[in-house]
Amino acid sequence: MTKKDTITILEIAKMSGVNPSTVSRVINHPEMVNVKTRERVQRFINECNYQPNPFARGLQTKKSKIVALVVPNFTTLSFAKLARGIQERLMESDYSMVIFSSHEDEVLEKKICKKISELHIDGVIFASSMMPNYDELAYSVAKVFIDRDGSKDGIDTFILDVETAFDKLIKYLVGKGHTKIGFVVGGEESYSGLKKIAAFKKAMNKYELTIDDNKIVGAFWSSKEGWNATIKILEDSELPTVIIAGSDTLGVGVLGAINFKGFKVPEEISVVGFNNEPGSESMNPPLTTMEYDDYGMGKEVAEAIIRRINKPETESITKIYTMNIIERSTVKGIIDKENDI
Amino acid sequence: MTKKDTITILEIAKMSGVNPSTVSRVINHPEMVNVKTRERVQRFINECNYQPNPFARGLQTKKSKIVALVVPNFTTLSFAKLARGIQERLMESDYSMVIFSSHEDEVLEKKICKKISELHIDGVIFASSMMPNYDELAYSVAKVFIDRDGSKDGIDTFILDVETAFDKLIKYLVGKGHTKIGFVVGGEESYSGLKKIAAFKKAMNKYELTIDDNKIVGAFWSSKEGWNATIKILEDSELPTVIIAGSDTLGVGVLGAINFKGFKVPEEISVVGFNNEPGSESMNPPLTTMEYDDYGMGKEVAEAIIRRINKPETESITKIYTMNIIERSTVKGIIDKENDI
DNA sequence: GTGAAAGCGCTAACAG
DNA sequence: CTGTTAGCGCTTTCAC
Repeated sequence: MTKKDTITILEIAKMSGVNPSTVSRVINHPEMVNVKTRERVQRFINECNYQPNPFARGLQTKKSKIVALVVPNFTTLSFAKLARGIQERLMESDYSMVIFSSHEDEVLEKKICKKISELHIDGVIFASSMMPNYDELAYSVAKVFIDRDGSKDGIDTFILDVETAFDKLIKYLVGKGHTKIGFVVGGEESYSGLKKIAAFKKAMNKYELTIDDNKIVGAFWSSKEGWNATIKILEDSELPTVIIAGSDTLGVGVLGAINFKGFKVPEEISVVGFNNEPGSESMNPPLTTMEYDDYGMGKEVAEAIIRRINKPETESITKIYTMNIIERSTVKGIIDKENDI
Repeated sequence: MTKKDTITILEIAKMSGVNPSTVSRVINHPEMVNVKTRERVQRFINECNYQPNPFARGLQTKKSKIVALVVPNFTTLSFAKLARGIQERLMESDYSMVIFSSHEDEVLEKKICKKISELHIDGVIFASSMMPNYDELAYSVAKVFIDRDGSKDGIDTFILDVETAFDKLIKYLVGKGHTKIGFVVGGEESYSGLKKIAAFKKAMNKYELTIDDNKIVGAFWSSKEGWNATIKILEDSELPTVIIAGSDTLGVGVLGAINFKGFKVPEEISVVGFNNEPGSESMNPPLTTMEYDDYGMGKEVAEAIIRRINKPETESITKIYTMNIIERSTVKGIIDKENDI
């Protein structure tokens, strides 16, 4: 509430009896200035709560100290902890994080990319589940991809090891006696959906399970779509003994639809989610899911974007995160009737 | 990907054979310039895909054309459609929206407010469920409150008519034969939680129901807290016939906990949520909830902040939104045994 | 180690 | 209706 609306570097300079350039130095290159003057100037800066005007500064430095996080929507909880990790790390280095949601709309995503360029944002973190669409981005913007491979374009990428995740998961389910496995996941429009389908199939083959294409149905990441997809699976001639949801958000609808159709989870049909999103531990029933260190990933992603902003020419890195099963209450072993006799 | 990184107003001016100020005019005050020159200049602007440098512009105008939305966290879905409405309306007027999450952390919220001032953001929309905490905000920033009353401070406010909402809801439940009503809601730290508790009690009194304080339990807006609060209610000596959740996110945990304790929804215990958040239609079972026009509210909130940015001295407005019951599958009538004979 | 001066790209008086 | 001019507040050579 302090009425310091328009205190400039000039005023600080006058107060301290130095030239504006000296004030600028104590802010940006403190090591260049004499300890005594530095401290005096700093005191005035603190007292007046002086903050450099970002416009003037940006005009000069061409940097905004802002990084953008682009997510597909605000209704997918998987980004919550990730975003928190990013924001915390960014703040440490005095960057601001802004979030844009593309609302799963290509046109909007384009507009956002354009805005990001116009705004002279220093870096962009793409956590979009959509196909890439960043032509409108000035190429000088630092970029980092989450859950999408940009390594061939020299872009730092952070991805989940879904192959191993599905290997673990299918192995786990097989161990529980499951063989008829349904899969509800983002469809063709979605890079990460496609990747998961491939990983799913690979694991199914490895464990010699038959892949039933009727049991793999697309759902564009909302709970409602998860519901609809599940209904389709349940209306097929043969019922799965377990349904995997590509995300916990999807899992909400899977759980709901199974119940709606009169089946019990996990007694009749088991369910597994993905991402360990907030709330999945409290679902009806608590959802067994695949988790990873989303918060930690956030920190590292932020680290990466800062590095790239400052050293654009560094060789790009790729970091892979493993996923682990969190057992809760939606998977039950199947009693093998053959052995029951 | 166009390599237009540094095209300035000067270059456009030269191309068009006019003075930079004329170019500036066609951008900012087109009506002031001759149709012919305007069109010629505009053509060059389009061709070169020229965008004014926001730093230079901001330095001059003291406006960033950015408005911030501050939410308590990224894990509450109630803001999803609201945010979308805001973003859409804002874009129409060429504003960018940035989102900050306070992560329900006071210190962080303070930092965010400070950043917002430093960044010279034009307007801030507070959709925070926390107690107000915006001392760090330069007072010249335009502000709008959602779900919190700022009218006494001359701040535009958009609030939900929870009084009428609870009146409707309790009446509805009473009509279904419910009298023992539990309530899970954000506690003392939360302005909107307090407001809901007051409205709840008022309605309970009106319909001559006894308020049992053991059945009103605080939960800080996460599903998990909703779960814990519900467990408390269910372990009380007397069971409620219905539990109201202050938000659908809380409702997830309410549903989960009731099931966990071995009760059936809605046969044994009914549940009602609040806000009609994305996914609540697909829960297990689909959650009966109180909805309002969140998307429409978003549009109007954006409208308001734009108005206030441009005319800071306008008298402040207060807009109240009504809530309505969406009947789904979590409320069941009670068979009154007295009349059953 | 510090001051002087130029200029980042734009907008807004002020003339004409 | 359009050009000229003077900054907005800061950083950064370049001298000293």
